[in-house]
Amino acid sequence: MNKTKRVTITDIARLAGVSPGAVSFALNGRPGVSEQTRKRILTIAEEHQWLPSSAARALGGAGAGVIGFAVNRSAGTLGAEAFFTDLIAGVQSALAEKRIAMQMVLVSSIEEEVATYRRWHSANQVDGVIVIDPRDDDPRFPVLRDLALPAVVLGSHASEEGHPATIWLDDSQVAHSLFDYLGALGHRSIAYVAGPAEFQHTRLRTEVLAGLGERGVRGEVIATDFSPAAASTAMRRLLSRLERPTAVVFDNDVMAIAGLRVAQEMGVPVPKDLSVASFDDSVVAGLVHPSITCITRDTFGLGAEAAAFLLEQIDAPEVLADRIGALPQLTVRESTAVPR
Amino acid sequence: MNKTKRVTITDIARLAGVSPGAVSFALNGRPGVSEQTRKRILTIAEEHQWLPSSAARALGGAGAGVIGFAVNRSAGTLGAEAFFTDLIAGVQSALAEKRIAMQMVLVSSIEEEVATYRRWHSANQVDGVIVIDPRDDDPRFPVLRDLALPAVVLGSHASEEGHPATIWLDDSQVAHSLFDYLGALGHRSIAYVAGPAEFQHTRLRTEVLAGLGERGVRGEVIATDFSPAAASTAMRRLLSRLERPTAVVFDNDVMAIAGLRVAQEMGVPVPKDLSVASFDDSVVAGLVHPSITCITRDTFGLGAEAAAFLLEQIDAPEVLADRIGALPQLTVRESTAVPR
DNA sequence: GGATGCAACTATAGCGATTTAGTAAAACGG
DNA sequence: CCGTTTTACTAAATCGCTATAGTTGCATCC
Repeated sequence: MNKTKRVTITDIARLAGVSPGAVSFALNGRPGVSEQTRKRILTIAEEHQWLPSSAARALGGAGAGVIGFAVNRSAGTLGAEAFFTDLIAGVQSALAEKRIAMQMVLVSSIEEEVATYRRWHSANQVDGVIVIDPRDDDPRFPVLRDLALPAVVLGSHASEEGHPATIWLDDSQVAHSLFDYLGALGHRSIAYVAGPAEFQHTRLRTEVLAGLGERGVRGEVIATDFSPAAASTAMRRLLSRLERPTAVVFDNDVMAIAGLRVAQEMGVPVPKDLSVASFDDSVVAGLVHPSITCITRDTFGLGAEAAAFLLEQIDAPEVLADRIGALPQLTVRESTAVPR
Repeated sequence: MNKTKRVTITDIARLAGVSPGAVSFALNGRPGVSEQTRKRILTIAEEHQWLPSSAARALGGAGAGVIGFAVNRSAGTLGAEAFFTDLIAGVQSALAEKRIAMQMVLVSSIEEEVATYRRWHSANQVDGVIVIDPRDDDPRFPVLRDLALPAVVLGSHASEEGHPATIWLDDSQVAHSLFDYLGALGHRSIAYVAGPAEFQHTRLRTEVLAGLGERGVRGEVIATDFSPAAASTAMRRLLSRLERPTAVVFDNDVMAIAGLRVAQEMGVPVPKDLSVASFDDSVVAGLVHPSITCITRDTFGLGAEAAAFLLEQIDAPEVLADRIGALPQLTVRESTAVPR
């Protein structure tokens, strides 16, 4: 593929009859050229559709104008979770007006994720990164600090000392608002069909459910891989028992919909004999019949907030103070009711 | 944010006691250094975690190692369509092993999209782009050709002369497989709740439906903005008439689910009194009750194919021949049946 | 044994921007 | 009116890497 010659600052300089340095001054609005010359240069640059080479700028030490997002999920599960699309859309909305792009890669392990950060840093390819799914003793944080790569973490945990700026998602509060609601309705046996146990939010939610024990609520956790198939299996097992739970809570909406279908197939009326709820909302959760009671989080807003926070963080000399993300709301719909 | 000093090729050269040029030869596997020296240099580079600066490489004329995807959708609707997430996931799967990143931006008009391509080209920021939603007399194609920016188009139209390489999605065949199926079941009055009329696939599907007229099928098209609310409204209107259609086809799965709910609310049994189908599949479409008959496209595979094709195109000296995307399949589920 | 060739390097220019140091001319001040 | 400051520039170095033109030392060959 033969490349068209690009218009460079030298071309503009030649056309304007000045030195490249003068053109740089003019284009970046800094002193060193007369107003008259500046206008002339700007006009010529405009006419020839000059645009700066981000490669050259990056080489010179300037920012790349790109933020990075390394997602540690299999390509298959990415599509299943509405969370990502919403988050990305939100990030984009905050970046679009600033002419900043988002670069995204899928990684298959946390080691690969760390390697990606190193590569991005060495190449000066991104100015900062968004990190999700924080863990205890997260190996990514020391690396990010060593690289001095600005980062914003989204997670259900306050950032510890030396960790990047974090937007804290108060997952225990979230868990309370849903489990307490079910408890208040009168449910005394609640099953929680969760994701993998290593996720912080899974652990937090599990703790909250266990905490309801003292109020006479029997909680039960089933770990899955987030797939609808695993949710169906779990639901089928739960409903085949003599002692059925009266409420089942799923970690996300797709799993809840899968669970709902199993209940219908097995002739268990929802919400009459069984309440169903989800920790994740989506458009579809409100459209199925019965519509599903969910924790509604403004994921789009969260993405926008994260991106804005990251841009601040990139400009700031120090690690900024943590923030608290907008508190998710409980959206009560048709799938939950007082147990029989 | 103070930056850590990066390890450069010069550092490695100093440590190995050779010139930077020799290091470059060694690292890129080209002749000019002895095997012994090459090994020594590679070891040192490894030890010091040297990684090439893509900015410097790009400046030197090499590729950026990034492909671009400008999406002309509002941030809000991005999340609603599973298509994008699946496509992006597929693209990523094809890029990941090649260490190539995808850069994505949202644009709000085709002009802005063109401007983005110009910017990307001037900055040598991306090596190629994926283009979706082709139009007649598409203004993007001449620009891409002028810039000699490699591109792959995904669309329901053969590429015309001078257009970028295209993966052709045979939408009229797709439309046939669904509408013909409904016709064969015995439906004689079919409503098609479509997206905006300017999309080529909307037009093609509309034409196919109209073509069924000669076989005694009365078709009807309702244009919407792809939103579930619009789908609900359309469905409510259709079912309030004296002469109801016996089948309603939606452009995507979320709309179909919204329509399904309206039918249930209005007491119209699906599929007994009304068949419902969708031109877009998703996990959820198979999980709702009744599950929805859909055209199932391997969007993930399409994304992977598009990315692979684009990489080929980037390496190729000329515009490659068009390809035909994998043919979507009709997935018959519970929501369609013989009309009463 | 001197010309030739080859291997294994080094030196250097260049990519496109920024940035600092340097310079000439104009403006200013006492 | 001469010294100083300011203005408006130019020249040159720099970023990290690649590529091309040299430059050695050593083996080869008639």
